[in-house]
Amino acid sequence: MRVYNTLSSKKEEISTLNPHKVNMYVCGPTTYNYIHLGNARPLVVFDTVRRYLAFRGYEVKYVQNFTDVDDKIINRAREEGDDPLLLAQRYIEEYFKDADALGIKRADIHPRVSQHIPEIVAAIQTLVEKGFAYEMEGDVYFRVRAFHDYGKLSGRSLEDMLAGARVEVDERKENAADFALWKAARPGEPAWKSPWGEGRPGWHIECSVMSTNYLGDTLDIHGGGSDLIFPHHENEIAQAEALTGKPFVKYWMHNGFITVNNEKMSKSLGNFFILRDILAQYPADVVRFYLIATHYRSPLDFDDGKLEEARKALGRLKTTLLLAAEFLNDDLPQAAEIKGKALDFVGAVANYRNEFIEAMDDDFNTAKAIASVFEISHCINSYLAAANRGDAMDQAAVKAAVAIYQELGDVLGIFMKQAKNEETLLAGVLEILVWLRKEARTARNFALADNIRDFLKNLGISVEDGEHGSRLRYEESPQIDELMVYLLSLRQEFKAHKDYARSDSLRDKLKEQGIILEDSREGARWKFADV
RNA sequence: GGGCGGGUGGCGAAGAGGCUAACGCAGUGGUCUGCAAAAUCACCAUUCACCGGUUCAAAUCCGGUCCCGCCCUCCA
Repeated sequence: MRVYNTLSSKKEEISTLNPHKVNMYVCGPTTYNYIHLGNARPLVVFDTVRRYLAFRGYEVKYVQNFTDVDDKIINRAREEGDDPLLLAQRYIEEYFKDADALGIKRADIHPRVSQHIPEIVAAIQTLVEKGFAYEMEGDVYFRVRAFHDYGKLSGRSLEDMLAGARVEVDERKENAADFALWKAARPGEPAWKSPWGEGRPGWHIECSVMSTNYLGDTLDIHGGGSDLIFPHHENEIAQAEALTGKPFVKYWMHNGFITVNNEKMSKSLGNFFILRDILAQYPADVVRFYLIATHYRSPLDFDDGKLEEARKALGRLKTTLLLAAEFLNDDLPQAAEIKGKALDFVGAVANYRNEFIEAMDDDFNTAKAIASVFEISHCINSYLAAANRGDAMDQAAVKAAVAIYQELGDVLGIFMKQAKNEETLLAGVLEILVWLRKEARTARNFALADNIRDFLKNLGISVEDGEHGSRLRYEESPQIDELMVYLLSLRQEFKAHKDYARSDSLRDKLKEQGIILEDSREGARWKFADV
């Protein structure tokens, strides 16, 4: 496996400290509001990296921090008249809602700055003792000049930085590039006791301390957005290596940015899209698909059309799952041996699986890996078109192929089950049944009307006909699948009697409710419109 | 100004010296179908920002030019 290492600016063969394990640290959010799509990219990217490493047999230890002590949190809290730590806590909870919805596996540890103050203070003290830091009126600064490798990650020298300095330099600092490790408390801010008086940690020190605290002096992989390379990650290296004297990180991974109209999506530009607003419109796996259809280091431009395209593309992949599920019949015996055409088919699928692995092994090339998934989708679709549902060998072959297909889709996290909106869909389907019954009664087709009522009664749903239409009463929610099976059997009846007007209007009604019908030889299958 | 990365069909996006320049979206034609959808088969870049160079061979390497993004300030 190879990974692009920002530190060396090239792809390197991955060789972890322990051959079977990977230690991974990813910079998490500063929790002062909801996360936006740009924040979601590293989440999905590194979640995919993690899944893939696990797929390749690594035991992954994953740590992601929360910055819950920070200027922006304090400012926000002040605006809202809230306590900074409580506000941060609230947005951590909101963060988890979003991340869970996106199918992001929780980190093994989610450390917070506020819970690691003693360790941070101790680290700063050591840095002062070693001559890497100095105190100044209650502030403590890192002495950049004392750390000779400073700039090795971002590829710039101290001179470069000073040449381009856009910030007003604090005259008290020994060097303009020195950065704060500890900030003296100002009134009304959260503060902790320290040898330099009351104060709070600077932004960079938390990551150095918490990552090494949980993962050891040297991490295998450290990830984050590419805007963190300088100064954040550069400073992390300086702090950690000054502390331990050992290399801090073996492989630095940085994801590219999401842009809107070719401008970085950011809070300061105001051109950001809140993740949960997007998730209200598009299923999570569509969002994941969109985010990994481009290589993680490339910039990714966002507009509505992109998600729409992702939805269509992913819908194609999921149709294969649907077609296969319809074909597979667990009641039939399976052939012990797969040979001939069936063997060629399974072989082709296995071959694309290898291509998938090759692509992912090469710096997590998800875009290329997805191409292999599409190839498998094609293989399965075409095989299905000619396969015989009663053939034991066909059954076995399709089952084997689908297992591979599902496995790869799961590694990418793009085959999520859609549990959401079940309630709405259910209500919609019931409404259609009521409508159908009303039509039948108007046409004096009482056989059909009664049939519908009896069916509903069997499910524990009573129909009450009143002046203004019919009402349904039920204690327990019926299974939407049962309703659909019944509805489709009615439609088959209509079609058998060449009553296309009615079968088509039924199809249209379902479409309005977000359920799409596709007729096939065996009957009709249904799927949700949003994927 | 300094550092980093990039410009590939109508659109998105892989490819990083030599196979027909993947894959997806959109589009066109055929099969299937009562219709639609889905699926399927076929077609859809002689050319990879531009100009030079290296090489038997360049989208891929080198030099130059023009554009674009990111970082140098909090940001994923």
